[in-house]
Amino acid sequence: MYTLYFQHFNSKVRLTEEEQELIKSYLTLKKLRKKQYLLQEGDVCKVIAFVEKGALRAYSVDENSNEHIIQFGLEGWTISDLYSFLTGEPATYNIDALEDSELVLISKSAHEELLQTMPKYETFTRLNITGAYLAMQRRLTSIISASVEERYQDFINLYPHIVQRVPQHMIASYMGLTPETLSRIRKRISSK
Amino acid sequence: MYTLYFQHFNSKVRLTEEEQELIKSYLTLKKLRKKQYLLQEGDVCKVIAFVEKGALRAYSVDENSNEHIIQFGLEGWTISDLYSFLTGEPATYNIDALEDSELVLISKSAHEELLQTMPKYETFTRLNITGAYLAMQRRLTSIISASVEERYQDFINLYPHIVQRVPQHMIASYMGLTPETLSRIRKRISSK
DNA sequence: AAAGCACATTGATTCAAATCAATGCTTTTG
DNA sequence: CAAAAGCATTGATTTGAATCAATGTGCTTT
Repeated sequence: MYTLYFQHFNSKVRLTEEEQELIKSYLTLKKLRKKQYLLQEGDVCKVIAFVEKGALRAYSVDENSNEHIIQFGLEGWTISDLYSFLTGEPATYNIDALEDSELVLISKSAHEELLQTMPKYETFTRLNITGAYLAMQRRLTSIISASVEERYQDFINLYPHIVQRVPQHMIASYMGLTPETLSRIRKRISSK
Repeated sequence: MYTLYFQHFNSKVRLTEEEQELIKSYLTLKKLRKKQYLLQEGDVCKVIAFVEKGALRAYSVDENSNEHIIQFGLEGWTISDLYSFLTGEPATYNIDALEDSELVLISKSAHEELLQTMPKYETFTRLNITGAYLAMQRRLTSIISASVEERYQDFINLYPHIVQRVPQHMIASYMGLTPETLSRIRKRISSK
């Protein structure tokens, strides 16, 4: 419990035992069965979730009820509807579990209190959001400038573990493609 | 000089006069003529730039020498190749001025020192990157899930001032479209 | 003022991905 | 275990954006 969370924390900002215990007192654990929701569109997002074990996805649903995957969250990743969390507006994303999962949750009040009282937590938060920003920028750049085939190659190089664990049609959705198109791209690639 | 910068800073984290002077001692000013580069691909990005006046763009160039605009930076925005700035790797983006511009620059060493010595600067940085993350997530979501026409509508609603000041083919580039396509989309929209 | 560019528009054609549809395979689940 | 559901693949067709090409217009720039 909390192992991976503090492993990540310490790799970015070194904590003493006492600091670790203090932070732990602000966190809660949650298990999610496959297909269970962590968040549904329209609800306010109350937590930021760190994935200790398992896999989740955040996705939006458009007017034609097509799902568009915004983000995957595997072990070591953080997942949330940050906009809703920060503003208190209703969430525009759904988040659910692709596998049975274990999460470390932090509530808004806990998050704010830690930010204000513990400089190391603010540093951790800053580094986390910076990493997320850079990852998203890479994704955006590749969408705008690369061919679909290159983008898939980039994806499997960057996230080989996701390719293993997540159904292909969800990767298609993450890439903004139909499952048929992704299947044909894989065929093209493998015939080389 | 620095007016807009500190206006922004104070709107996020309130500073005393003395703190303001202290920070000012870490900043430098730079003027850029239209078409001048702030950063060229391959160089290491040495600064984060805050736009006091004018307009810039960050863009990448692909193997067919097509330009892809990653970001615009108008008054009040921050622009940089953050990945290069943080890692010291060569930049993958170019940044240049679309108009004569005035920038407030912070170097890496200044940035790091302020982060370590001044909690308010870290908070400011965290809030800035969080805002940038949310803006980019909105853009990404719209690319993945909305039609090109909706995306353009969203863009002009969100950034009407950019539409005024930036040539249309650059907006097309920012949206990942050809200028011809954007022209036709505008025609379709206006004929309603 | 004239020449040369940069830019937006429009038309014709090509091309890549979406859509529609069907099949076989695997995994759930009743 | 059998039925059903979920998933990947393949084929045929449609659709929307890219490409190629030409024109007009307003700015620079010399």
